Amino acid sequence: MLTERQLLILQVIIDDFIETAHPVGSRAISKNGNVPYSAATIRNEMADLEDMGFLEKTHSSSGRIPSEKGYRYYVDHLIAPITLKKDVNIIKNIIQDGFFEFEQVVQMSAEVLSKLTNYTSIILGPELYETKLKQIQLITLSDHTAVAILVTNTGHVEHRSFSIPPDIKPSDLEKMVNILNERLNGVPIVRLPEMFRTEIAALMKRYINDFEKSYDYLKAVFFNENPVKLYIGGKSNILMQPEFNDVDKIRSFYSMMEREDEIANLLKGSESGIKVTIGHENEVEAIKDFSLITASYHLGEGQMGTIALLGPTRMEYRKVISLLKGLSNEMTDALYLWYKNNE
Amino acid sequence: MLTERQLLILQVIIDDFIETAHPVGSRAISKNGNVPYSAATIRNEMADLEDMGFLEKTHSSSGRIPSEKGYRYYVDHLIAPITLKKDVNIIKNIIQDGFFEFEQVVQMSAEVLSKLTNYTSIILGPELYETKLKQIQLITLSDHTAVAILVTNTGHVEHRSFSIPPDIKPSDLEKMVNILNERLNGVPIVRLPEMFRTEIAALMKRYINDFEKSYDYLKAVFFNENPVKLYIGGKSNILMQPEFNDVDKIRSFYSMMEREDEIANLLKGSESGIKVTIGHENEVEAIKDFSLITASYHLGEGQMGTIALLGPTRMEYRKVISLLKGLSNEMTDALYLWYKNNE
DNA sequence: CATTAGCACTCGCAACTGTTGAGTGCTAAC
DNA sequence: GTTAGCACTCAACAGTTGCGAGTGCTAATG
Repeated sequence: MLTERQLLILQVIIDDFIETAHPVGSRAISKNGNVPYSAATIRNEMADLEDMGFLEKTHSSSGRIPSEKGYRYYVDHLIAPITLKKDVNIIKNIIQDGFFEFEQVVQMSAEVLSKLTNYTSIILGPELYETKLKQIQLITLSDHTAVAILVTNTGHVEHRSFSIPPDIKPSDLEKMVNILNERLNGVPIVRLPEMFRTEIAALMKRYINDFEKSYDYLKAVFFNENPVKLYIGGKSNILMQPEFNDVDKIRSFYSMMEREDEIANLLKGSESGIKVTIGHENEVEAIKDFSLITASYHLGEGQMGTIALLGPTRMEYRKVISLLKGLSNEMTDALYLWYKNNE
Repeated sequence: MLTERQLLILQVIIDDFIETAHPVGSRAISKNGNVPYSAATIRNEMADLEDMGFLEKTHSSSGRIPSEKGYRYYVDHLIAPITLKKDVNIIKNIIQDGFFEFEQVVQMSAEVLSKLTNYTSIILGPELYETKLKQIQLITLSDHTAVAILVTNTGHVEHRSFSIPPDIKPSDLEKMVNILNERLNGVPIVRLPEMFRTEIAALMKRYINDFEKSYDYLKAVFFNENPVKLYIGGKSNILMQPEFNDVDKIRSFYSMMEREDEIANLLKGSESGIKVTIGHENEVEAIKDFSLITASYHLGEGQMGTIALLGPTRMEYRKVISLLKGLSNEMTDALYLWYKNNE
């Protein structure tokens, strides 16, 4: 168990290191003002803290830096939550504007978030459990090209252009779209592929000649697996961090950022609430030098998406956690309103 | 005027330097096989080439590297065009698939281009002179939210959700959309704002009560200035180039990449055909260490867009120029087909 | 007289050295 | 229990040196 004094010293060291990125020496702590002990006393405590694994040295006579265990303790016990009314309000205003569709809001939030923190923000995007199909439109551009448009109740629009196969009659196309609209209105997006395979296939078989020919085609046009949407903001913020003065590190960071699927997996598992993953606690090799803080937003019980910030282990945990808490609440509220309005 | 031998030596030096990024010494050239002279002779020629400004030394006893003037001469006189059938075909297949809309094709081309070259590709998306409005759709999501969708004859879909102002009646909204569709079908996108201000305003005034209230609102929803679309591929490729082993250079590169408007300007001016801009020939300060190669694609006489590759001045000009030529032809052809089909 | 061999010279680079200063651990005194 | 003092450690930085790649010049050569 740590003594009061040890807690104080640990806190001062971590705060200082987070700010300056330089190892913290006993003299500096003693002069800090909040610690009324001499450098020698502090040295003894620091040695103890190091024995317990909360601190590390970069070399035998350097100042101390926090270990991952140190950060973990700091995050779990030493962070007094602060309110960031101003910062949260910036995002609140974007969300509540009501003028944008939800995806734009998410995108903008990601950007603001990264600007406010100087880290890289990642937002996984509302998942579609509660999103329902509103309407399907088919607009023909010419005799043999058309664009299909899907609109959901959240205002999300998906579209795809395609060539009309020569063996499909325009009247058949129209019929199909009518069937789709009649049957699929209000169906959750996630259930569409299944519905399409069973019910729609049966109906089309009945009403449309030669339906097999167009079935596969139609399926590809309307119900392509829609991948999870990932919004990343401030990729280049990482360059401003002094620990990334190494070109190789930068390279590996960017090459990881390009594997979006892996990042999505990273965030997907995260349960409800705020979760802080520090350094090697991350399972993905590429971000073992980073900390990842995730928060999820909801609609009712179901989880909708995840907001995350990726930065060096030397992260402003206090600020980031407060900010993410605020943002996740705002997004949860906004979602609630959206669906209430669009029911 | 340069002698045959000087040309040969200049070419060998530039080719070698482009490949290895190391200064080229006289001995290496002599051993190259294509230059049947001793190192001493070559040294004399190199000194002359340096006096003429085609070569530079990095320090008093280093090998030579090409100067910008050297690259310029190389590009203008020494590049024998090569055919890159294989590479161009990769892109050709994407373009001709016909399954994708034009913007997707452009996006994919940008990515392939950067993969093939290991430089950063920038495509300034098709300008809209020839793009015409096909249809406007308004889909209401609930009593007070709706999404507006614009479709063009190229299959481009633009959409925007908005809250319906309480003082607009649903029937009025429908009327407006009808008017818009009737009057604006086939009108080039670029002329929309103007048409809207004059003709449409007048019509709406006649048929819709209280039209002023909704006019501004509608205008914002349908005819926001649509910014030039810029597709950038392989931003992180630049990290692979050995000349970018300096964190500051990387920082300045990425911070430039974020000013998309500036990049757009850079490409916009470029006239028809291939244009190579080497180092300080670039007017933008931030890319004075880079070379930019642009090619435009057309529809008939009008220029539609620009494809560009940005890389170090030590660029594989031969390959890049051939590739861009091929791609610009493909895109011009594809555009021609598109519009012919969609007329 | 163009070409080449030879040689002194230059300079970046890497390895090594000495110095400095921040910081530690330990001990003895308060 | 706390602190002052002191010897010790080590990264960082600035010189120093030797090496090697490369040059420019000169004199010899076919």
